[in-house]
Amino acid sequence: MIQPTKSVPRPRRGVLRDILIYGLSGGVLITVLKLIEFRFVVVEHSVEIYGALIAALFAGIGIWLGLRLTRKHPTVILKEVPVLAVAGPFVIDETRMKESGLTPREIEILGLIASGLSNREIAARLFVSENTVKTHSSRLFEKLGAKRRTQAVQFGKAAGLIP
Amino acid sequence: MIQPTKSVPRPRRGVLRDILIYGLSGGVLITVLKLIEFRFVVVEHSVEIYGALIAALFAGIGIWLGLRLTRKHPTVILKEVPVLAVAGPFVIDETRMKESGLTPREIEILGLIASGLSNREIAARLFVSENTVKTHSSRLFEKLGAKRRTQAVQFGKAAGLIP
DNA sequence: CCCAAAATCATTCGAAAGGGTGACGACATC
DNA sequence: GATGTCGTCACCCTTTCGAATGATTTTGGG
Repeated sequence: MIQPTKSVPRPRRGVLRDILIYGLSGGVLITVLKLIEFRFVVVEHSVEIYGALIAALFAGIGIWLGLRLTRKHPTVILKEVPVLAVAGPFVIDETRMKESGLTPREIEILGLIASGLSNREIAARLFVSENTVKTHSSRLFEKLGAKRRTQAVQFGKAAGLIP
Repeated sequence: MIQPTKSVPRPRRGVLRDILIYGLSGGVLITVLKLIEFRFVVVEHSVEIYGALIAALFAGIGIWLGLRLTRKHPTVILKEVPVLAVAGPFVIDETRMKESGLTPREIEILGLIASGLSNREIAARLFVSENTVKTHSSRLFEKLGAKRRTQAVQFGKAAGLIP
């Protein structure tokens, strides 16, 4: 649900002015370059060359300016209220479990991974060897299509497998 | 700057590399434009015109790119008001942010970690080096008292720092 | 303009994670 | 009995993390 955020008009500081100045300076630069080229050497291919130069220069300036502009107005102030009241009991749905293709043990380990435990700690808690934990985690990663445990956690949450 | 960098000649800031790539693409674009112009119409003054065009285009692209690179900043701050809300927009509370002692960048990285990205992927996404990501993550782990990234994610969620 | 905070990057090294493979026993099913 | 699944464990190997440290550069505020 999209909150009816009272979007306060963003205090855009002289962004427009900046852009304007930017554009103008661009024109001036072009002109200058043109002149220079004109009274210096007139090579057939120079067009490409100085075109590329302009492009490169503007590339740099553009990026820099972009960075600057965004960095200027770091934080926008909005008023909203998200109070999470979704403290449901962590009950696993059997259907989800089946759909995911994960075994109970794997889900259990996924939960422990999500709670921030290392493989070693999980092994200690479940009274099994670390290798076993690794095997389970590998398999559940494969089933979830995750490459990392953090990813597995995300997928698991998305699938409703873990609170 | 006496760094005897081994592998990469100039592994400076990723941004520079981007600018470089950007510039090169500019050159290509120029050439293309030149060709097009060549087979279309050959006007004397077209040089300035399409130069200005290029400049404008790159200005736009540059700004856009810059904005894109640091899109992080559109972070929003909100106030506490009891209303039941589900998964609204990922908005960060400034008070929480301050209490946590994490910098915006650190929170950003925490979010990316939570979304299951590896350090390398985060580095690529933020256009910084992997080392930088590691530094940030180390610091945020320290601040959160986490020993692992999964733990940091858990703490971050608990603290309301990440969605 | 100066300064502190923040962001950036490198280097090294040990620990943890993850992939791959093979194996074994318990259990259920066909 | 054959088959299949699950849980368990081991070994090897590569990749990734994370800690510790030092350094430089932006940047924002006074």
